[in-house]
Amino acid sequence: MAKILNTKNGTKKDKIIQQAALLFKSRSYSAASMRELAESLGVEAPSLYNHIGSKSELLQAICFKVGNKFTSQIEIISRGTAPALSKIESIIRFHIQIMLENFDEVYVANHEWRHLPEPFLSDFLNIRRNYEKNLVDLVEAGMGKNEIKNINPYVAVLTILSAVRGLEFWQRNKKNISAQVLEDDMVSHLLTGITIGTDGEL
Amino acid sequence: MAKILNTKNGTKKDKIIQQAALLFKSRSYSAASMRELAESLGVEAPSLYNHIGSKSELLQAICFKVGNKFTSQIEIISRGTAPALSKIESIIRFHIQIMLENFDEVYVANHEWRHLPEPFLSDFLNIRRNYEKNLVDLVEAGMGKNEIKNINPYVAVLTILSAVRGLEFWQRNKKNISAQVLEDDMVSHLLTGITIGTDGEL
DNA sequence: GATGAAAACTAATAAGCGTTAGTTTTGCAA
DNA sequence: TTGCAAAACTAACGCTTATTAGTTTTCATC
Repeated sequence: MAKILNTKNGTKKDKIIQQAALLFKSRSYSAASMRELAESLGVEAPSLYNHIGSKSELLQAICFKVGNKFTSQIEIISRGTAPALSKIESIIRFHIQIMLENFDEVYVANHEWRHLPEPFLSDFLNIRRNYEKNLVDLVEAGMGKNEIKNINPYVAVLTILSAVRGLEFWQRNKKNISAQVLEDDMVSHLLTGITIGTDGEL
Repeated sequence: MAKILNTKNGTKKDKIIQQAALLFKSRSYSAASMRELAESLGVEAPSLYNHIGSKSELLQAICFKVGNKFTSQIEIISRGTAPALSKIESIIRFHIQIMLENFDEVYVANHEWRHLPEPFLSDFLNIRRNYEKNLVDLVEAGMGKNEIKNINPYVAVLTILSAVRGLEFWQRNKKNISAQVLEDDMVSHLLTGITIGTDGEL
């Protein structure tokens, strides 16, 4: 009866994946059913299997699309010649922008990767570990050149990555805070703190 | 056959809730089954219902225990006479400590509250909103007394709460970073940033 | 209009779910 | 030792799940 629409750029499979990201975000991977997904696409559940292999495959597509996007960007930034602190600022801004542009997929990749079956789970964790390692290296480089305070670099990376991830909660306040204020103030907070007049010491 | 053990302080129901937090954390609320929970307690699934009302009740117990713990603490700190910045530091340290002590329950409350049925879902969100409001008020008080930089207070609170929440990921590195370094460096990062010698300006 | 593939449909499967009913076992108090 | 309540058990219910099989419809191309 109804037929899954071809969007201008993207196959029907892409449309299914995009809708799956929306559904997995709002209902969680395990609680979301293929029947719900089908209904939101105006189709019966078995029809989906003309385009995809399994529910799990949808999660894989979402997680690795996001993982590869971040990985390729940090490699570009790392190769540049800017000071380490500028590179870190670029990465924070990149995180914030991607979080706002591809919210559903980033949310699902962040929250539902645990449900990946092996060997995809291990692959995903390796991608993430590698990303964090690149960021730690950047922080350490900044310390070596006295651009960055001498704190544990893993803690700094954990703090930064967790903070940008928290943009998930910003959705609720979209009307109250503009994306630009959010980005600038969060970058300022993560780089220079919130304290006045202590020159980086407590 | 097997019987659920009474721990020294705590009923059998408490023991079930504690084990449920562990299970919901590792498998997610929806993917975790009552049969799994029972097995981890050395019991058949229907036996659980001699002690609890439903699966959902377990999630409620976990979420509200955590919510009330944070709420009562922020009320104590807010009523004090310390400078706003000190109060905020206390709250950050409290978050970190609770995160390390009651990891399973805090994790579940943070991740699985969406599966609460009404009216518990609304109650939980109200508790959380109220908590964030208290924290925003504290930040604004600090700005009024020129203790804190003039950035958007909601963004500052978002950044702080997200960062401490990220301690979930610290588990992996437990061996490499001590709890004290983690706490001190994260507090330092969130209050005074990571930049050297710019006196809080970029 | 006929052909053939792509993609929809209906029907059904086996497995797993939370939970209830009814029964037996356990273990403390008399 | 008996009695009674607490808490375990087995069996089963009704439902939902992802997925498959088999069939029909749709639609672009000849």
